[in-house]
Amino acid sequence: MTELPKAYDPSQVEPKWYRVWMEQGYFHADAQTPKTPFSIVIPPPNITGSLHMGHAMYVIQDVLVRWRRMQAFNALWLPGTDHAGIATQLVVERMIQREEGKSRHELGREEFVRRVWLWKEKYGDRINEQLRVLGFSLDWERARFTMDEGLSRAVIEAFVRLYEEGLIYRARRLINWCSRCYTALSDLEVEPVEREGRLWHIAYPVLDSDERLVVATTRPETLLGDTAVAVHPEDERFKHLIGRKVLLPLAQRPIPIVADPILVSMEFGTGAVKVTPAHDFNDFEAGQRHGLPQVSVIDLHGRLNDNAPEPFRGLTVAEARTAVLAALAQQGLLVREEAHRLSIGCCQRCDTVIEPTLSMQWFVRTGPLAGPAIQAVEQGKTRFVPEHWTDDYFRWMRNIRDWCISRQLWWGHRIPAYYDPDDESKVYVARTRQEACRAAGRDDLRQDEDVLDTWFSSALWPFSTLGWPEQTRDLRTFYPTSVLETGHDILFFWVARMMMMGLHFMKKVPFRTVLLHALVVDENGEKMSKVKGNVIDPLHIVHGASLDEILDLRPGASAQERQEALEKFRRAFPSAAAAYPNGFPRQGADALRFFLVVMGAQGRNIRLSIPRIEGYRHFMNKIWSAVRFFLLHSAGVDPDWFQEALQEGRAALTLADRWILSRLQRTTAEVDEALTAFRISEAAQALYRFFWTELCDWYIEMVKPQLQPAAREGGTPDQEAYERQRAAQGTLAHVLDTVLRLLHPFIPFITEELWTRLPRPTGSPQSLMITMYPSAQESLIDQEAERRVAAIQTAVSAIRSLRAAYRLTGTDKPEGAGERLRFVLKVPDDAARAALIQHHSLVEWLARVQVADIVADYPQEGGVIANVVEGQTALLLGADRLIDVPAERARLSKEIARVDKDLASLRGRLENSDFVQRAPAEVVEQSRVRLRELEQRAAELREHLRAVEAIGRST
RNA sequence: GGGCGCAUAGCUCAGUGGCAGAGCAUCGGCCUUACAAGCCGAGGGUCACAGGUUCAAGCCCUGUUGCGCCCA
Repeated sequence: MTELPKAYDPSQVEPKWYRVWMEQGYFHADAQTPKTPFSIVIPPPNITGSLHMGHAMYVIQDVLVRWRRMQAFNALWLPGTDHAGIATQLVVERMIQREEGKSRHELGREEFVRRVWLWKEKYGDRINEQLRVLGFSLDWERARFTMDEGLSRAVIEAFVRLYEEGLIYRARRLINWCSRCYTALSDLEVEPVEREGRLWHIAYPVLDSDERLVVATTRPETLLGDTAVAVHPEDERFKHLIGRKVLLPLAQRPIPIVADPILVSMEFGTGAVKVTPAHDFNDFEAGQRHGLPQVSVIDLHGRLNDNAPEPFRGLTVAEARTAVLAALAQQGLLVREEAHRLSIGCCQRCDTVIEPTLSMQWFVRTGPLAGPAIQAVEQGKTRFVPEHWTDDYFRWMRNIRDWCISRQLWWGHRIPAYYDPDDESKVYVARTRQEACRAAGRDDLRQDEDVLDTWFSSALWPFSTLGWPEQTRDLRTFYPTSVLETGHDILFFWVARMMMMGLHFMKKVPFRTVLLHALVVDENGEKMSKVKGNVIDPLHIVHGASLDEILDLRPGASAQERQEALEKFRRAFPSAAAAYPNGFPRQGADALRFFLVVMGAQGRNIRLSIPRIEGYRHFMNKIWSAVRFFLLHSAGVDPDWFQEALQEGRAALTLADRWILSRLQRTTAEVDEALTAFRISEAAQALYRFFWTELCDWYIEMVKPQLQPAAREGGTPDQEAYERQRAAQGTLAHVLDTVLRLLHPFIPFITEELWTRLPRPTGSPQSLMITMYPSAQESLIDQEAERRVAAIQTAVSAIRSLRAAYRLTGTDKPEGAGERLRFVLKVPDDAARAALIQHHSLVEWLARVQVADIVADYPQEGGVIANVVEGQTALLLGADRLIDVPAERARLSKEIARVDKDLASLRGRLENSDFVQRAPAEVVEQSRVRLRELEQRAAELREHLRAVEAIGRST
């Protein structure tokens, strides 16, 4: 057995093991085994994406999959990527522009799409390689891509079926239009942004009257497309005008004054609203109510069209606003202008202001699909964790609007609709062109130019990836999937739509549990975004990174750009920037994983804290070092013997051994319970606590003497010491084996590396990954051992605390020159005293003292200065050791005050007859016990205080 | 405007009506034969504010303030 290096170095461990796991095929799930399936489909990352913290959160999926796989489930975690229509098209477009100076239009559609595929072949797998760095146990043999052949077939199949069922239709509707991306967007892709705007009051002359009706608007340029002015029917100011007409300024068109209680709020602005059905969603609906015409004045490029009066044609929206306001002012129709905060819809992808525009698009009729999706959750067939997302889901589903699915892009699934070239209203939706032509009876049909929203294919993901529309074995085995784990930011975009499509096409929910994790945000709690410059690349944390790498400057960035990036970084991550002025150190994948899992407590954003990740790197090192300690003391260990002896109760277990085995069972049970309930961070925290505090700080310290090679007396082996050594070695080997298995789903790399170095029972597997996940053994829970060790811990802590308080150092060498400190322990509780007497050598070892005596009451004489802990007293013999009488007096006085305060409130409670009568008996009893303890403690403290004062007087 | 969430130690966060906790940071002491990326010890709290329910409230209810998110 080779000795472990002193410190853990993840770079020597992580890549190696991922390769081994892949080569051994451990990630691959077999659809044919009789084992119970457990399946998760990955939220497919965009092919343009590079790893961000959202992807790193997939660690939660990995924990679940590795855990279930070790529990002998047939665990499948299915990977894949998304073609990401707009994002990918933009990336490739920009690349071609940069490299060849050509636009996509110059290349032509066919060539451009070919180029995107080339780009995908070259770069599309980068994100997957990055996922491997984090150790994710994905079944790569099943990896899918939303544009691959099978998934494309699924998309066409779904579209055609929905069309045939009347659930997809084509219509001229008001849609969200991004003039820069030059495409329609769904409601979800529009992000409301708060901005400082203005509210202009504009006078519309009333026809055949001297009156002017003043409207208030934030968008004066759309006035040219107004087809009415609306007022509230109850508004006394305007009642007399309803039914009359105004002359639309600039356009010089008469338009009606209508009464509309929905559109108009009497309190807002002037109480009169211009109505522009072709450029505003609320106005569109009002237009429908009043049968108003729709006059579109802005074209798809964001410029005013020929419906606008001559002088404004061809102007951009911004230019038109200026021009319109100037013209109104000139005519004296601009009444006033005030500041007004408003929220503007912007393109999620490029920030361009979205223009609601009338356009012919394809829509999914969502109403009939939403019904079953709501019911399934109501009936508990799918449940959300944390539960409160259920309400958001219902709210959205119940108010769902039809989904605009056509996109004016070249990269994506082309809509399988074909038009009669002579009559566009004749449309043939079919699986193939041939089929459409057959239906049309001619072969010169023109296919729809548009592609489908990327989320349309994503909505089919849980079953299209398993082979649908074919009824494959995978589909039968793994659908419905067990868990869908993702960020709550795509609850509507993706989760809700998968629910609708899954139920519609498969007649079963796509997943049983939806687990929604928190977002990873910066130190100020702000969402990470490129614009804010507060994005941290997870790989920079895993591998370490220079400051320039962290700042992510584009090649050839100027000094000023660097400075700006640096300032953004410092603002977003003040503590990280201060701690690591020259870049991040290597933390390793396991440390990052553990951080994300622990911090991913439900319902709260995760503030990325690199110092905290470093804390978990220290934990990795602690694990490393503990195993190293064991290996240094493992000579002659025999796991086969120990396992057998343990099961048969033959191992000569000491108190320490029995205690740690008992604690291990409790931890195992806690982990199991937490994971089952998806409280994953609790499981991780339980393991952290167990490993560091119980295993390292107490158990290993307790058994160090036990692990020394068996002493010999008079030349003969000390058989008892030998047995104890074997027991400690066996126990430690067993506990490490078990805890490494428990930890493996969380931190797969280091656990695998260490586990394979442990001596193992014969016939154990080659890899930790394929061992069984531990379950608690009731028979090893030992309450008596736990009580005894608790008594020892209390005594040891009391002694250590007292020693530290009086700087009683330098005499604690195991075999030092000086005499050891001698204590008398006063322990009134019989059971605890008996335990301490029996195990006094443990106390002496752990506290590095000599215990002269353990008594029930004070000895009659002796310098008496002590530390009092609950009913126990650690006595220091030899008052001359006490250096600082005033300090001790102060300490004791403070302690007495604290106890008195607790006593007062406790007495008050017990004197309250309501409490005694109404509180549960055990709570009352508990309080009485506690009162007695405190009274005793107070008395002892006072006694000590008198003793201290006596010393003070005598010296 | 509507809805939801959060507010606990300097920082990041647990705490599911019954004795306010952890990690990090701070301070003091230790290179104790696994780990100084460590060990031992200590200090640090008006549980945002104001009411209410209860024998008992960090926890339940109402309101206020501040922050964040979602929907319009």
